[in-house]
Amino acid sequence: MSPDQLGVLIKETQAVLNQRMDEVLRPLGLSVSQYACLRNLHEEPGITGSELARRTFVSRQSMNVLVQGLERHGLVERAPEPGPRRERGAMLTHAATEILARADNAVSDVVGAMTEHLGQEQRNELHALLSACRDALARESSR
Amino acid sequence: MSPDQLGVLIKETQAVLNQRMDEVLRPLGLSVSQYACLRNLHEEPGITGSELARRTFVSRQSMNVLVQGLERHGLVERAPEPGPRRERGAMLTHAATEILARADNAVSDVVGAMTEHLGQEQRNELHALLSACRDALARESSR
DNA sequence: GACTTCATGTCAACAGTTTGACACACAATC
DNA sequence: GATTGTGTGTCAAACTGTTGACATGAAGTC
Repeated sequence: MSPDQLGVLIKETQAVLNQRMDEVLRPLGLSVSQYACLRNLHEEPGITGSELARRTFVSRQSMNVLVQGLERHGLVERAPEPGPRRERGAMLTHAATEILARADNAVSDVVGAMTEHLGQEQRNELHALLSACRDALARESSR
Repeated sequence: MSPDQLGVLIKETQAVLNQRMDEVLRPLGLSVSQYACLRNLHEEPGITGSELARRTFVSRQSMNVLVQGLERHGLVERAPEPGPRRERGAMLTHAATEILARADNAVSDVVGAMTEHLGQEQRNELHALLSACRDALARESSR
């Protein structure tokens, strides 16, 4: 098997996964990007917009409009006055944590269906292999 | 390990892979989307724009402007008169096959670096696991 | 203290993509 | 043969995301 096929395979898997997630998140009024944003803010509250952008692989400009949208919908609140480095940390509102809980369930269903036919051992193996690929690619960038 | 982590891991890996591919393809004057387009046209010449769109997970409208761009750059040629179902098959020009050969080398380097530290057995394993995930998700869509 | 450097937030212009709509062309069905 | 259904190509509007630029605040350096 040519290793090049792994590239398109990763893209295909991610594309289909994204489609499924969009299908289950749309009824909740969330896009996949918005869900990723809420998820990161829940794991680490008070995080800055730029940091959020890095974690979700988008520019900080587009993350800014994304957070503004969530703010308009009353899902996040940002510190009114800037902090140390002019940064304005964002926090989830109570409404957001409720929606996020339902979104998490929906996403778990999708990912669960994806790994349905895999044993625990195989899931660990997949996790290890993908991590190795990601890290190898990340190392490649700095040299 | 929670299976949910596999979702973000797939996204992370695909994102970094996309970045690396963009870095090596940009000097050749190709975007990742354009490369994918040429690659598919090389494997199956005369393919239609809509089919191309399905294989690269974009709408047929955006694939249309993409192919138009490649046509302007003299990389693809489309049948002047529509075929059976109003379809206009596209073919690669000689210049395209030359650029594609160099692009393939560049991409092989990236994917090669990604799987550098993996044995042949592990690559096969990764391929099998990812295929299973993709197919499970694809099955999920139709029910 | 003045200077450079770096990170954040934000504005504006731009490119790429999607959604919705329409016009065809062919196949299938009645 | 008329009708319905499906697939293709294409136009226009809307959305999402990127790039470039600027102002600001904080830290380091001379």
